[in-house]
Amino acid sequence: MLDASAPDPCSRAADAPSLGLPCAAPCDGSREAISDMLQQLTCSDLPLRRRLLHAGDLVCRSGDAFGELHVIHSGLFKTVATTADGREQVVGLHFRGDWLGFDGIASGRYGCDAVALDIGEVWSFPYRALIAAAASRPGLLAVLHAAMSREMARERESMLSLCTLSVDARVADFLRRWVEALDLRGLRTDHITLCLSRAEIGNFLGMTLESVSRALSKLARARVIAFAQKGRRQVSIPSPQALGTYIERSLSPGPVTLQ
Amino acid sequence: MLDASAPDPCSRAADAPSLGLPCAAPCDGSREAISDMLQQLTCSDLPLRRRLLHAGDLVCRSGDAFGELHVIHSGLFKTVATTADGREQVVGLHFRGDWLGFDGIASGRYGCDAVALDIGEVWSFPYRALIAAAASRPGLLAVLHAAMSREMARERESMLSLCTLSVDARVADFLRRWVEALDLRGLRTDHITLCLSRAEIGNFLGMTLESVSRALSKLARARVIAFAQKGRRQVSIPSPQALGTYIERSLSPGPVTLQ
DNA sequence: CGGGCCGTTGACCACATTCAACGCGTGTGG
DNA sequence: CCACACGCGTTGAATGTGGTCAACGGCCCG
Repeated sequence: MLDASAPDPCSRAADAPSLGLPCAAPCDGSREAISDMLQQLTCSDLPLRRRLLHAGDLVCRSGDAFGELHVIHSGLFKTVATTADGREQVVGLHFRGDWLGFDGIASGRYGCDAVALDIGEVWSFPYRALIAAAASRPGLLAVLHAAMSREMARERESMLSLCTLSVDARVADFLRRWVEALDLRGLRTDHITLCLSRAEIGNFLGMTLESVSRALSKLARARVIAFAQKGRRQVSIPSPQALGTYIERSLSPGPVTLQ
Repeated sequence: MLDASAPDPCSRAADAPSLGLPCAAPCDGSREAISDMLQQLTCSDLPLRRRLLHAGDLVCRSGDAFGELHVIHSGLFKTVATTADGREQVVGLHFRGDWLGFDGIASGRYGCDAVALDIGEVWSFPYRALIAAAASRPGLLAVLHAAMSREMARERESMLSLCTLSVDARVADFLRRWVEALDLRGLRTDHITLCLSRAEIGNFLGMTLESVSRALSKLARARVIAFAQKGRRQVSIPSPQALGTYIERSLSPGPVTLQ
């Protein structure tokens, strides 16, 4: 973590031992890696646009001309895809350190809305400037690619959840992934503030809001989660791994889960 | 398409007008773009490993150390993710021009199996070599990023399908996307050779094999598709856009679809 | 010929959606 | 101040979509 020999944080990623795997510690998505990345982005000569956003504000809009990539500095964001026939779908949740806008690279237009779910800050960089800077700073490219790679892995996790789990397990898995995201960032994992409505969660998980509500109630009855006395969006998670065992139990048809 | 002024195909991407959008024609995924890309990759000094694969052969295995990215030169491939608790899930289908292995960049290990569904050829490149080459050849990076971007967009399409469509519509959408992939590559769109079993299709679409079978039968009854006289894996698609209207009709609760 | 794999179809059932009612907190206007 | 409406979450009962189980037919291969 500490790297006393490198007074200038900008040079860290470039200094990283460039052997073996192309992307080791500096882009594993951990808290330190994220801080490093953000550090690296500030003290560069990159044209940076900082924005403070409030719940409901858009980072970028589906269909708009692509030009910038956006990094989340703080806050929580959702990405929403819309089809020509009017279907709308929350396709991702994004935390500090995640990038938004990758889907615009190929087509030249952003593929979905990115919406703040809370107060948050994003930094936006012209894609062309990033690429240009990456030529002289290999660490930058590594960071970008790792972010894209992780995004793909997470989308696949969503697909797995959608395809193989029952509604109850899907909600549990949703919480598990959220906790995982918090853990990765060095945040508390015993408590989640759901800043989405039941309808949004249901949309994301491919189920109705009623099913989300019922699943959460069932999880609370099973003591896997607990609601704060006031506000049903404050969820405490006594044991993160209890979520995992709950999911596994719901897979096996074994001894019927009591109620 | 024709570019008489550039006798050396290797220089094309680098020559591409580097203004406006960073990635215009050369990475839109069209037949010409794919040919260009493959051309560009052959005549470079990149260490290239060509492989001919047969149905069932693995391009890369989940958990193996990441080192190479793979481009599909011909054939059809599926990617299969597996969880710790034993769930297995087809998470993507991949055609000529698609890349495999992006999910390994961040973690240093491939995230899923990539399996040939048919005879096919893949070219594998060391990731580090690609990155190194990209420094002197900006077109290469554009191609890579566009491929990643497209991959993400396609995964989101899958999620939309999974979350918002009924089983019948999901199967129709599956065929629609397949046809779209063929169309993009300049191939015939009036006929598909499903080289997956019903079970594999069902797994990919989050439903049982029986549901796939029923849905295909229903589509055939509705004259949206037709089976070849021999072999229920040969599907003819008289009108690709009929698939779209079928999907839309199944969305509106409107006039009940006659059986 | 027998066995295995694959695909189809039917009957039954369960899980999840739909529809509905209700409670709660909050903001607004009389 | 209370009344009221509104959004959000919860819960129950009815319905239906899709899963489960089973039987059957075609095909390939030993």
